[in-house]
Amino acid sequence: MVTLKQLAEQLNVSVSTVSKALHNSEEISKDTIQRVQELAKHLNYRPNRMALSLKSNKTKTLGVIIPSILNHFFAKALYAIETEASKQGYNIITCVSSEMLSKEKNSLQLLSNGSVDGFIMSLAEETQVKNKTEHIAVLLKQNIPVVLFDRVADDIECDKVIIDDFGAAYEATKHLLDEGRQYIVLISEIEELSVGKLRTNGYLKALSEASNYTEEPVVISVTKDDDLEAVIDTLFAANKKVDGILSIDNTSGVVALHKALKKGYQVPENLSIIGFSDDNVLAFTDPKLSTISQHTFEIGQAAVKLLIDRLNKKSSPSPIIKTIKTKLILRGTTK
Amino acid sequence: MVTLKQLAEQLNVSVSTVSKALHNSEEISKDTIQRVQELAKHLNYRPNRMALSLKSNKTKTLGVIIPSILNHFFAKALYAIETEASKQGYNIITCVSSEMLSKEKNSLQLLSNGSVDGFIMSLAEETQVKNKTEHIAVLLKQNIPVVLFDRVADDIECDKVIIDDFGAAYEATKHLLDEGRQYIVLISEIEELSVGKLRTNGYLKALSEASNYTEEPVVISVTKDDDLEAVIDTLFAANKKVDGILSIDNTSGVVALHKALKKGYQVPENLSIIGFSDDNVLAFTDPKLSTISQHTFEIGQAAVKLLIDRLNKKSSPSPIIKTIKTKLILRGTTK
DNA sequence: CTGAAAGCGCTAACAC
DNA sequence: GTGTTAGCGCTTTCAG
Repeated sequence: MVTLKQLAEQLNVSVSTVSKALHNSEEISKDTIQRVQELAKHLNYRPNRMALSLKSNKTKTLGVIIPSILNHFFAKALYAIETEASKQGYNIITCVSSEMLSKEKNSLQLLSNGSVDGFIMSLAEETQVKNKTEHIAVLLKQNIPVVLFDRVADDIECDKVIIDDFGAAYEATKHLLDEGRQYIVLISEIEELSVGKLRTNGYLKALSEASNYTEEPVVISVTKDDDLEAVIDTLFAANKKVDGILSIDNTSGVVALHKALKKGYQVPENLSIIGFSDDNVLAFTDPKLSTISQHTFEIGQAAVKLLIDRLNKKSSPSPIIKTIKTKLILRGTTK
Repeated sequence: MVTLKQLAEQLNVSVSTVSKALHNSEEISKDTIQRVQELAKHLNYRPNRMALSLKSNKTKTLGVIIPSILNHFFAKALYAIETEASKQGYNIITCVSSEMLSKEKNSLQLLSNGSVDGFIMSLAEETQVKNKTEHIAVLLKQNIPVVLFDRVADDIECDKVIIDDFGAAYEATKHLLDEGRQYIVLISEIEELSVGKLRTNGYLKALSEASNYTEEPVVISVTKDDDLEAVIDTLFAANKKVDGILSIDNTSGVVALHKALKKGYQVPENLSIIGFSDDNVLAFTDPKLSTISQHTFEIGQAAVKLLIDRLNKKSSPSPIIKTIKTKLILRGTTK
């Protein structure tokens, strides 16, 4: 890499002159500025990022820690984060926790040595289940800002981006009730997560408020050890009368739809299905799955904005919680 | 952040003593080493990454530039890259080119200022179509190593990780022929890409070698402007006799399957379908889609290994081209 | 208008 | 066994 020193030597001026000239300083003569800038351009000079960071104590880099990339929600969030960060002149260093607390801790530890200016993260499942958040509190105590999104922890005082999980599930369930459904089942692969519990509560609330709904709520929680397809087969076998399905994760809705069609259910005539996800490749179903859209791009974008505002001290001192609106998108699997 | 200087002051020793003590130098007394290390631990001292990088001229960070994250292939490759890099003590800075040459150039430009030690990338579609590779040649000339994967350019002399695209499509087509299929159609959303062309050639070769195959090859190229579903509708309408479909991208196979089932085709009895992709969420079809697996994880992993070997000067001077084996996985949509 | 010098945090050759 | 010094590449104050 070309350095200031090399430019200075070639031009027979001092390093500081070169530096100033490159910044179009008033102190430097037009002539010198031009000579310096020409040579710099010619040699493709680029200021060394590490030197700048060391001097300024800023890296212009954000650490992003997500539980998984293969999950479409996080992939899209990551895309949004990268896009917005890049727009604002920041790079992102991405780490994947694979839903493990240890990896999450480790990544945080490794990056909190001046590698990044702050963090954007969504908690690993294990972190949420065990409710361990000390590793994040430590960062905040060191004044390293953190923005949590989607999978947040209540007892951490930092900026957060969430959706109204409770309200979204409530609204979707309401819709199924309004269709006149009498046997509405909830399927969840994420009961362990904060967002899963909130969504389930929204479903339960809506049912409890429905005066002419007689069935008991049915919550089918699918764990990692379960075979989703088998569980859904059982569901249809055990609940012949099911006429509404609310899937609160982003894959089980599609599987339920396939299974239902295979079993001869008329969708949406005799069975409505609503999934929970941003529009994605899974939308390649026929009929198209109705879903609650999370506006994932906005979530990622908002997280970056909050973090950068925080870095620039533009935020109020108290934590900001930003709620991104969801939208019930009725496609082909609802009436 | 705690610095060496602060430790030194608290212990009334010099900065270099502290530095040496932390590295367990022979020169330093056991006693001092212990005192230093205890305080360091107590204050959670972490050596400043920027300072280390500036000194060593190494960042322990890899730049990763991919065309998209929403494409499952690249998401999985990114996952593999992150996993392997992390295992080897490297971070990754990820940039998304969104299939645009300008963004690809820009990311390279922005990161080649000492931010990363080398690059792993897969070319943007625009880059491949226009066959512009000067921006990569520039890096190599500066001795910044680059590893290309999947979407490579022949005229760039660097390490590469590819699959045998031609052979994979050839083998899949052979399989359809062996099933006795007489009207095999190829669907491609990626005809503009190097890998797409290679796969198509594999299909054409297999057909041309089949002595008792009488139909002309049918290559259906779907561009971004086309509506995939409409194209497939047309396909079935125009080619009633179709009894084999080879999809060489990673989504059209699923759509074709859905459409075929909807139209009443018996799959796999009267129609076989083979997709091209790693196993993924799209496998949630019924029957399950048979695919050519690309072993995406291995691809990402190999790319990291090549790059790190190159950085450690462990590679031979000449470029290494690593070909990852594919595997035809027969599931439910083939006999 | 230009240059010298200090310092960001760290390492390492070289004193003492 | 410990300390001094120089230097990685850069910015910035202060001298000239």
